[in-house]
Amino acid sequence: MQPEQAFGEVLRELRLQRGLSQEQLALEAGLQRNYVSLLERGHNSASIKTLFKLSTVLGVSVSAMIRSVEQKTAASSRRSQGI
Amino acid sequence: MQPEQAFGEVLRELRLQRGLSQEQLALEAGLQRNYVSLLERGHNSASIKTLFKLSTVLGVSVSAMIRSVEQKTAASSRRSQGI
DNA sequence: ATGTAGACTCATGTCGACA
DNA sequence: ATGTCGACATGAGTCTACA
Repeated sequence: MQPEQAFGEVLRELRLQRGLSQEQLALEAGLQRNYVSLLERGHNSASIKTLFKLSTVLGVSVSAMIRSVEQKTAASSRRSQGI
Repeated sequence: MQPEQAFGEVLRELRLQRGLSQEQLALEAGLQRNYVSLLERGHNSASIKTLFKLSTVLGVSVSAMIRSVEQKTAASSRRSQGI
């Protein structure tokens, strides 16, 4: 799995866990609503600045978000290699 | 301290610890040499894709790099507040 | 509430060259 | 080996609108 796809999944999971809509998340993070949509579907790869904005609203550290992303990509990598 | 400045410091520290030149790091990461220079001096804020490229060459996880960045920014924040 | 589209601005990132 | 410059291409992110 590509990192931007994994990041999108992590972002959506965290957002739903907090009961936020894309609109609410975007508003509080100072981003566009449709841009959050792009990120969640892995169509755009966020910059480090955007990561910090989103993580603040989601109440989680950027490193924790990235750790989840790494776990997803690593798991997918193992799966593709049949391990 | 701004996150991009903190990231630049972390990047330079990791690179020097491994005895790499900016040229070698850039070549192995598939980036431009002068762009690594910009990142280390905090003039540009890397995207998540670039983070993954660099961390692979440096042999460290992205989340570990970001954790160092967070520690630097948090330490500087405490310092500016006199805590 | 979400996905998609176009048009747009500006930052990211490339490339070649020079101190 | 690094910093800097200019020109350039691409991608991030905005804004408005429609399904």
